[in-house]
Amino acid sequence: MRAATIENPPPESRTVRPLARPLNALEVEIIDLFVQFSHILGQPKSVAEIYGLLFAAAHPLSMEEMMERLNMSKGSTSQGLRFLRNLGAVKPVYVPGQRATHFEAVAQLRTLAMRFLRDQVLTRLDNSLDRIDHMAALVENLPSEEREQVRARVGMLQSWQKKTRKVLPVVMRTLGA
Amino acid sequence: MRAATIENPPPESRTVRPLARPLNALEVEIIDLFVQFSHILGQPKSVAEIYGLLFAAAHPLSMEEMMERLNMSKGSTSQGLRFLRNLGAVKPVYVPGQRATHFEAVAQLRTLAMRFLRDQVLTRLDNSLDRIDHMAALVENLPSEEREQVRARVGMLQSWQKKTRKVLPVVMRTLGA
DNA sequence: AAATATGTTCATAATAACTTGAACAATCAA
DNA sequence: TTGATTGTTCAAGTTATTATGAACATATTT
Repeated sequence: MRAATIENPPPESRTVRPLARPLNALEVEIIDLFVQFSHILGQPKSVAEIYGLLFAAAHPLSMEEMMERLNMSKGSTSQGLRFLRNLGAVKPVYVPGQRATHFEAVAQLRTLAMRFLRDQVLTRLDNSLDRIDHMAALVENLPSEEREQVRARVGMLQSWQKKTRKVLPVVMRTLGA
Repeated sequence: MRAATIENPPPESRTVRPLARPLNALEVEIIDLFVQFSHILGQPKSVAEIYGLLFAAAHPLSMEEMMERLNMSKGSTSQGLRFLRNLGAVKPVYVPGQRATHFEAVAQLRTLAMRFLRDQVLTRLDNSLDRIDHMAALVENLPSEEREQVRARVGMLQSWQKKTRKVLPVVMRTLGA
């Protein structure tokens, strides 16, 4: 190998975008942990990768840096960032002299849990009270030999609904301490 | 149309399995509610359909009845029942004079939530403590200008871990009342 | 034993979810 | 204004998950 190759790189290499620093061992660990969480929470891996990278970062990152370091497409990165921004898990930060918006992780468990539950759980549950009331009405049409049994079951749904409503505040209190 | 067709059905129709009673309006409502839950919990629709049908039923049902009434394949029904049995959401019931095992829903919110969290959440989280400890060690290898920032983040993960551990008992207490 | 009924397993098919990349805006710099 | 940069959207491709049905095993009845 000639020294010139190192001291005078060929012209075309000057135009090539500088390679992003590969992930270090700690970044890999942290990202991997969030990816594990993402499975439990039913979220796409790409979202977890972005959040993990920002969580492990000492400085805000631009979308392009994330794309390169995670080896992720523009589309996924953009959509993942939107999701995280809407959730409040990530916030835009102005970095002087840099045109692109940079982002940093918002690491507040209580807030994240709250918004996640609201967006992903409660919104899909909001009509269930009406639905259960409707069921209670339908029970009356049943043949008499089934009616009592099923009425009891619908009653359980109502009780489940009440108990579940009590859970959220308690969880928030526990996480917020 | 000749009356004979009605009064004397052709021989082959005698061997056809009697059509299962179609789902009534209330059953459809209840099943649909559980299917909605299944999305939130990340479980297959077939599992929710089976549980919903049993929840709405005044009597235990055999696997074959479920297949017919839900119009579901044998494989899905068998696997869905196994999942529900392992979860404790369904229990086998002996019905005199009937060869096939029948099942009924176990409608205890506290128990169901407990086992679901244990099987689907806690088992996937059990190594996270060790992983975070490992991260704390890796932090020391970082360049000094990043070290403090990232150390703080790893510290947050440890704190999240502790808070999350406190949540489960509190949830159980709230649901069990 | 033979025929029937019950239930499990698993390769394949069908479906749903995620990711990609190219086309398109919008913004900024020269 | 032109060219470069930044960012969004969405159709199409890829991957992961679920459902199906046939083959098999086991138990029950005749």
